Amino acid sequence: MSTHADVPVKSIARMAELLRTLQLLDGAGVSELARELDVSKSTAYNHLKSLEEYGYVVQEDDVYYVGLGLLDHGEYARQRQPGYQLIRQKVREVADETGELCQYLVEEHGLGVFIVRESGDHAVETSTRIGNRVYLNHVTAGKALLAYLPEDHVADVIDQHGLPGKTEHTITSVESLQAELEAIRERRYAIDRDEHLRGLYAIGVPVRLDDGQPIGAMSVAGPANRINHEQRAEEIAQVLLEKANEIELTLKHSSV
Amino acid sequence: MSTHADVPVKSIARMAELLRTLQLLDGAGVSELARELDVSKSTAYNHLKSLEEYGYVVQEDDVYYVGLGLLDHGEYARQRQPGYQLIRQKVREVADETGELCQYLVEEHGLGVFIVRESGDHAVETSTRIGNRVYLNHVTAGKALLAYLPEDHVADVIDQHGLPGKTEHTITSVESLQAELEAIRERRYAIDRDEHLRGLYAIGVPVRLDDGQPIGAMSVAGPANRINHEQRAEEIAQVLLEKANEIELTLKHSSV
DNA sequence: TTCACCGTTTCGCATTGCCGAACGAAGAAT
DNA sequence: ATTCTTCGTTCGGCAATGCGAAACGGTGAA
Repeated sequence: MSTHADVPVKSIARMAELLRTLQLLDGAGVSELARELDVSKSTAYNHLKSLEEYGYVVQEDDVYYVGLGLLDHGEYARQRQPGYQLIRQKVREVADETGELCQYLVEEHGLGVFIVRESGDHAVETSTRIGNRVYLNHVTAGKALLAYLPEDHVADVIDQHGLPGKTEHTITSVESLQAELEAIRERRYAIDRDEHLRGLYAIGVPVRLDDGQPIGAMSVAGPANRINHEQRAEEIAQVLLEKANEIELTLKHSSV
Repeated sequence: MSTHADVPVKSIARMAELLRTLQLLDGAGVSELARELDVSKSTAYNHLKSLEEYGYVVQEDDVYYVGLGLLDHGEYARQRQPGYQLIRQKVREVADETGELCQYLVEEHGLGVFIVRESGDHAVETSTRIGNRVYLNHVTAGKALLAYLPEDHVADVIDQHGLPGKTEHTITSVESLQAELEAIRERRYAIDRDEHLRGLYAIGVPVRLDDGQPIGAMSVAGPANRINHEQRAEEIAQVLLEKANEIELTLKHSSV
């Protein structure tokens, strides 16, 4: 999330920064980009032209944008996730049955990445998008995942990224996280109110392999005023637990 | 599609080749990758470690894979396409109504890229995946697109990529392409049998803006034995034309 | 007409990323 | 048990590479 430069091949760092900035600016010209990245115009120009060759960026009227060339790699990475097709289907079912937004998140590099996202009939719009990286302690699915990860793995995640705050409700201390995770394990699902975003209510469950190791987490998010009573939350949790269980059983019996 | 190296920043070329190869091999170790790319082990190692920092690759037990870091950029590029959300919805509707596979394709760099793909109840499985780049003359949607592109644009595409063959039915000469495109314009949709893949029948229609310029094309594919009579093909074509028209009208009235 | 800013090109210099060699570890073959 | 191979990793020297600065033509605003 920050600017790293201590990697062996600095051109890759520059390129990654360039893509990130180009996406952030939602398109930019050579000069604007050079200014933003604090490099010379010719450098930015050369990079852009090289990236263009591979479809990583596209040029439209002197403005460059992130291109579709990366979509192929991204989709490949997504489909590589265990149980992807099945999970996609189940997330769709949850979205249909609850009418809310359902997402599936996996961990990579100690961060959460949403790889599936399906909207129900009256689903809320959130700022998250497929591929977005989030801190695991910021989202409900992330906590559902953490709750079932081995202790040392959780410690690794905290070492790498800490427990950054987001809203006043975000858990930022190790002790309260431990307590929260314990509560999730007891309840068998994670539940959040306002933690990720004000007025948003979310419920998350892990998806685990035979050996108990979680491979991801599925969550439903909706407006707090719609999921405001115990019973509705419990209903949704049951749907999630059921679908997660179906995924787990299918994964157990097929090697996919 | 081939190995280019005459770009200003060669590290980007190397990196792109690396990602492509890593994806092709479906994961590889340092040595294997170095051998494949014909570079030294240390070079491959340095690149992998740098790419790992940005989540572009991930390491699992001494094997590296393309990572989810690229998914974010890919999704961004996808959503940037005009009318994306609407098109996604309409493609879903076509898949539901026909029961077949429906896809949406856009052009980038003179190649086609499938950016939406939805399966109906009894849809065929094809080798294409979201993000895959295809030659426009290889797929039905590509020809539907070409048929409505300005002449000079079509000429550009042919200049860049030629008209590579794929099966014995693939159109590879400029004259027959011209005739085909003319036929598509008259018929108002493109239709293919066995051209992309044996036993596959496909129908494609363009999606055009006010000014007539196509922004993409939508296609339905199914087994030839199911779409074997005139009437069924015509039915599907009508669904496609209707949905495409709905997209066009909505795009006209909203600036999205 | 002037000025400012754009994308593009060229060029010389210092950085950078390359290769080859060597290391310890792990597994297979003997 | 031990040799041999192959793995990932580390290091250092050298040449290629990618960098910034400056200049060019074009375009639009002042």
